[in-house]
Amino acid sequence: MANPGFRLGAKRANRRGMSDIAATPAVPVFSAFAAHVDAALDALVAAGTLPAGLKRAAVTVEPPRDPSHGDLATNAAMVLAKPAGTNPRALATALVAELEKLDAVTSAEIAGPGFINLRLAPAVWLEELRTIAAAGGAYGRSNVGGGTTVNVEYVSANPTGPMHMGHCRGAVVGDALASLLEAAGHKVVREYYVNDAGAQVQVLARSAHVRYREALGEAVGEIPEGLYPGDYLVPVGQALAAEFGDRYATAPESEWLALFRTRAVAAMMVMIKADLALLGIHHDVFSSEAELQASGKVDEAEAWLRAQDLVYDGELEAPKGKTPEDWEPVALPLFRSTKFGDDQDRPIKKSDGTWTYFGADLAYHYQKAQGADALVDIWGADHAGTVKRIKAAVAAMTGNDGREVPFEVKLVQMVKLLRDGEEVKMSKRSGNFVTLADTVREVGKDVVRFTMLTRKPDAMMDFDFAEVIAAKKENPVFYVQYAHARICRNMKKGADEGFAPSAANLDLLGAEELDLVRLLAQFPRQVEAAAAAREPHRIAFYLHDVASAFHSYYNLGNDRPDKRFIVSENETITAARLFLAAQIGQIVRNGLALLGVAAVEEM
RNA sequence: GCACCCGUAGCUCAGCCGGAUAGAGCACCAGAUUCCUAAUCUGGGGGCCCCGCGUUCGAAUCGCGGCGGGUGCACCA
Repeated sequence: MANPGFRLGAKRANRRGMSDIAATPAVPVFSAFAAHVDAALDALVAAGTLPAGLKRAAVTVEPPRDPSHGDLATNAAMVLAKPAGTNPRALATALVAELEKLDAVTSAEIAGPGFINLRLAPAVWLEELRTIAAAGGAYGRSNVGGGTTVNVEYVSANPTGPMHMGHCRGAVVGDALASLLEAAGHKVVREYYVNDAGAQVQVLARSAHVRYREALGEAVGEIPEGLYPGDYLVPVGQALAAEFGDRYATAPESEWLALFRTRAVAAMMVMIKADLALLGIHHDVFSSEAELQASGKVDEAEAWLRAQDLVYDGELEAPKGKTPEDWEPVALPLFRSTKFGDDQDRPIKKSDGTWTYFGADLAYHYQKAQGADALVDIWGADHAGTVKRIKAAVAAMTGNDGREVPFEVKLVQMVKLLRDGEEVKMSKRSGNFVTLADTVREVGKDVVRFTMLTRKPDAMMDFDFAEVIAAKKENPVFYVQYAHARICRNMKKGADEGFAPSAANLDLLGAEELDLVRLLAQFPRQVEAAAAAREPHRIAFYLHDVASAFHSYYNLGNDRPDKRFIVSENETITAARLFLAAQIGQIVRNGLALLGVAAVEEM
């Protein structure tokens, strides 16, 4: 049996990519030069200077760290010298001769251990500026993703209460990553897995029942230990009372539990969606764990895995390292995750016969794999311990039909909340937690989102309210937004004085302006690299660099009026500068859009 | 005990599929505003990239072993 028998009939994604869509007229300069270096190497092969068939994966074409080295640098000679049986310098000399043939190259020099530094004609950069203008909001988008579908599952918070700050980072990172993947030419499904089937939502139903009786006038007193005490269930109880009267006030649990659970979960999801909307987050698909189970898909998964001898009835091992006092071996259906590198086999059912979270999750991931070419899950680092088993499950269940579905789990590390330097401890049980909604209201959506994206996901983060609010001026989000606002202000002022941006005389732009263009031209490769690494924070750092370069340039005008964007007595230079300003604004706007942060026009 | 993540300037962090002299913000010091919004800019000091060994033309980056911090470790999700 080649395939699991429970496929869902989701259509296989179109893998043809976007080749039938007209190519963008101009290729961003960096990818164009990667192609040029490639062609130059081909020429050396044709001339017999270089053996054929060498792998070029390690060859890079990128801007050197030190701008004084030139516009572009390639390590091709160093990387290929050894496999070619020659030395870097000889190879570099030959390569330089090839590259110098290009009109766009004004100089090609060998430097250091064998780098080749290229300087490009100003016209190349000015052309890139026109490319930005022509592409507008599409500049930076590419089709490296080839139109393949990536399913990004993020947030997936339990539907037992409002979103709190423990969910925030994963929500923002997941959302920004989804946007980034879209920009890189993937179709993206933004998905939320609703855990509406386990013990937690039964607790929710019981908690709602207490509030229901309270709404009917009963004095319920303290919410019993083990139930959710939060006030947010009060309106749920009222709605239940309004809908059902006192029909279930004294009825046995079996009569109302499932019903109340359904109602309460629905109410929680309304609340959660509203919370997410405050952050600008909207999912495409909400998958219900309860529906998945009811559909029989999980049973089918188990049956298939048993047929492969990947699920067996076995005895649960004691956890490694520390054996609990009351440890008792239990016979359970176990998935052979050890076969895929996990520490021990994992139960897919509990002793009462219901599915474990993992048991259902395994079938859920198979379901997702049916509708996507790749899967990405964004999880909090507190779930790191379960990564191996789910990766094992996906490895076991996909690829049997020859169609590999890459699956990555991106962990976002914990966020420590601080208020005036004191750590804010959150406890679900006591109902004491910092909600997402309150935080967004307090510090603003843009600050929350940008702040969550100013660290790589692997690093822990402190979120200090005092710092975020009081130190407004230092917050990088304002720095970037201010750059955009300044540009808008300038464009408007220019228009008021009768100037219009124009590409007609871009050759009037000087060295300082070209430096800015070089930085802008990096945007497409930044987007590609960030998408490939699944690291949206890189865009935030890049935007900070762009803003910084812009502010520096802007301030040149303090001492040198001839360097201002608007030079009243010189219409042609003003038109060219405003054209530049407009493209800087475009890049900032495009970048902020990926992060879901507003590009404000005034501050 | 085991697994995963982190360790870079006084503080908070970028850089890490090997590349040229290791960067930014904050803080500190000295400056810039009759002038496009100073929510900005310019300059300065500040570093055994946790330690050791290895891989190689080259290591903050890769491998191994330590040390320190975080997170998790039965039928919770």
